[in-house]
Amino acid sequence: MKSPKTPRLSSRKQPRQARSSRLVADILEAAVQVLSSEGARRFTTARVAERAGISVGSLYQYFPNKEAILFRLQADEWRQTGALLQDILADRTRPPAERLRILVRAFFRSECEEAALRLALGDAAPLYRDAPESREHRKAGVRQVLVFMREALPAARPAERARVAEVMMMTMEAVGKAVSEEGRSPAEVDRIAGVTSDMFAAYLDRLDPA
Amino acid sequence: MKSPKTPRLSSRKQPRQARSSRLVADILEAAVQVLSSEGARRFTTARVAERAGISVGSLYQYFPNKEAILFRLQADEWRQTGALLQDILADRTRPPAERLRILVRAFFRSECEEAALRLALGDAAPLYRDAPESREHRKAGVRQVLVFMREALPAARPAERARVAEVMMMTMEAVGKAVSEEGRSPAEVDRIAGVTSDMFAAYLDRLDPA
Amino acid sequence: MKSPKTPRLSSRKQPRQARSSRLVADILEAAVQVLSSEGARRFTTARVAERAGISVGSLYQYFPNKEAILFRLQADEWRQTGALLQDILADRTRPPAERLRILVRAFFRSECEEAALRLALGDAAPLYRDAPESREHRKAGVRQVLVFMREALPAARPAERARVAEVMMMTMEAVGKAVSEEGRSPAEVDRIAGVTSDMFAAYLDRLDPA
Amino acid sequence: MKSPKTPRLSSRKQPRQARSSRLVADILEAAVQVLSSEGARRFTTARVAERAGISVGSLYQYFPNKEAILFRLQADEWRQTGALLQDILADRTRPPAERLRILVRAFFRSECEEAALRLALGDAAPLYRDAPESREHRKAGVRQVLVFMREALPAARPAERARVAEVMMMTMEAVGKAVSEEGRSPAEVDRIAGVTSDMFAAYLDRLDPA
DNA sequence: GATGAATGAGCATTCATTCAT
DNA sequence: GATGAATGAATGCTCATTCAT
Repeated sequence: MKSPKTPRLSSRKQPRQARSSRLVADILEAAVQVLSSEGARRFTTARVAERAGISVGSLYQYFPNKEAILFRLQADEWRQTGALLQDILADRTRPPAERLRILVRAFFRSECEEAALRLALGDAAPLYRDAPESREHRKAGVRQVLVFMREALPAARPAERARVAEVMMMTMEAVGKAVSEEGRSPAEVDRIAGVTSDMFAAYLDRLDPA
Repeated sequence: MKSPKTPRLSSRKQPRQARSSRLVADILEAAVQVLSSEGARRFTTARVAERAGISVGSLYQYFPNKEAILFRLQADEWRQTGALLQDILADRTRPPAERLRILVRAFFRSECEEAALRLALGDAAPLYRDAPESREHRKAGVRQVLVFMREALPAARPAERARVAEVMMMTMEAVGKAVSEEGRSPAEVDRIAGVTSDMFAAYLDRLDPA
Repeated sequence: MKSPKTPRLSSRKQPRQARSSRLVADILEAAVQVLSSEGARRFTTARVAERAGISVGSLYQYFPNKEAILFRLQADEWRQTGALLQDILADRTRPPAERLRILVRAFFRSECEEAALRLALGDAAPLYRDAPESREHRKAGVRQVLVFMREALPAARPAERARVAEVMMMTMEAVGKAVSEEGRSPAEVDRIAGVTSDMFAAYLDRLDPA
Repeated sequence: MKSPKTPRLSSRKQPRQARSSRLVADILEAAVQVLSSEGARRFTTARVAERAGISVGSLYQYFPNKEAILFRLQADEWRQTGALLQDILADRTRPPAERLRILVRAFFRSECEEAALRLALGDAAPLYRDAPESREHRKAGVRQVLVFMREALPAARPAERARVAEVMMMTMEAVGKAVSEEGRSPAEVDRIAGVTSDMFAAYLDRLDPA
């Protein structure tokens, strides 16, 4: 495939001043609204600027292009999800399997919140996916799980642990996304989360029977 | 989100004559090339027609709109995958766990073939996703696995079997897609397939310890 | 305005054989249906041919172009209206004023039949209006009224009679068309026809007080 | 007939600044030229923009769609005609019959000015006819004549006055249009206007013999 | 005679981005 | 710094007519 120009995604200026960061927040808020209410296809800079109550020109002072806005939205979401993972995985008061169960359920529920937004953000993925920053965020997630894995599979070889961590992350993300896209009832979602974490638990038990 | 109009996706005319079906094949072939080489964003009817060596008007004699071409591509792929699943899952000469292992590996490998095409087709999904025909294809896949599950989990309750089948299908599809998108080496792909099927096996064993 | 090419409107071949004239009738019937059900904008040769159960190629054997079909429809209507006028105006058993009253009402009612068709035919007028045949049909109508006028205004000068005949024809046609486009109830239509013929009667009386 | 979507016809933005309203005027001027010189069929947004010396994009900043331009042209014309009617009908220094005579002649003459434009605008009517704004303009015209009718037919019942006003308006508009389309000489036009107003006068006299 | 596949110019409309004010 | 008017290429789709079979 012809490699499309990979656009700059980082902000054109650092919003050091309160005014600036407020403006950025307004734009992102507006972007979320436009994305949720109009869908990825109708997500245009003009509409975002209008919803944010500023001019297109001003919008372009804080984001170098449309992709950058979407990327920022996604990055923020990754950050939130990362914090969620962190809090649950690091809670040593519970056994690993229980943390996993809690984690999957929390993750699925969070995926199902604002499903329209997430769907539209996914539809827009081609626009920001190729950015180098994207891969970075991915890896950070896997690193977190790896730390947890050292606890859950103390006896496994590191390479194996890495692969297991990766597959579990992928599974959780992918099934979570699929479930959220199908608009299921909360009860259904929880039940599928249950099946998924049972599967994880069974696998971990087999790998480390201790 | 405003619901976009759901377009007709079925063929405008039945390609009864050899000439017609040849033309349809040409168009689909051209579509694959355009999609693979230019990406979803530059996938236009004009480009497809040009690549196929026909006029736009002719293209529209065989497909009612752009979405229909994409849908047809996806449907063909589903059909192929369905056949793959069927062949492997129905092979009673092997124990269920082994079939599962073979299945996951075959599926992952097939996903990695023509990764660019699949990626672009995924990017274009918003255009055909909402079509009623899409859901139908989904269900067919789950039905196949359900039949297999009766063998693999003879003692389980139907509702549980259904949920397990669903999660496993979702996992396989989603992890397969993620893997194909990352452009990994064949060896890596096989290793991840191994982890995934191990996970499935561990889970099935736990559910049906016999 | 750039004078658009004035297309040939007469039939490409004389339908001497029964088969031919049957085909022409089928096409015209199909044209009426397409025009009524789809409107002028969607009136295409392909649709007419399909509705008539023949191929576009065959259609073009009997009509040189799309305009010719529309023109023929209009011509047929003019012929019918002409016959209507003739029958009523020539009925010497009734006094002129009464004939006029009957005429206007009959004309308005006929205009309101198949209002959708007439509206669409009017919308398509730009396509056939410039044909020389069109003017000819117009004049024929005026001639009919002129004959009647000799009875109704025996004392008037010919030039004046001609002008009166013309204005009355125009008025009847134009008001009839306006009324039919507004989709009024039959009672309303009759009442407006009454006003119109009263107006005519008052004028004729003044011109020829005898 | 399938009802076509009725598009928004009001301006996309209020031309508050002089620059804006100048641009709108330029566009309308260009539209008149395109309509007059090329006809309704070749009236395209691209041509209008080119004639106006701006880009299509700019045109769409001032008009939401093609129909809106046509509607605006028609509305301006209605406004002018309305003012004409108003000035003449309200002139109490002259007896009703004379006002009517002056009115019809003025109206016919104005219809014959820019006949090409009016013809093309009429041809394009299907594009803006169904807009709700259109009916409103119609009613306004009838209201004006009604006021005049109270003077001309003081003794008539309101319902009858309404019907008479309506038929007279329709007649004047329709005959005026027919006359302008036929490209007659000014003398001919005046003569037909004379016949028409004579007819009106005869009718009013009969209705109110006082 | 009949067919209907093929053509390709033409159209209305959108949108990311710039830059003069 | 902020504005928002201007750009114009790009897109999906239609349709009258022809002509090889």
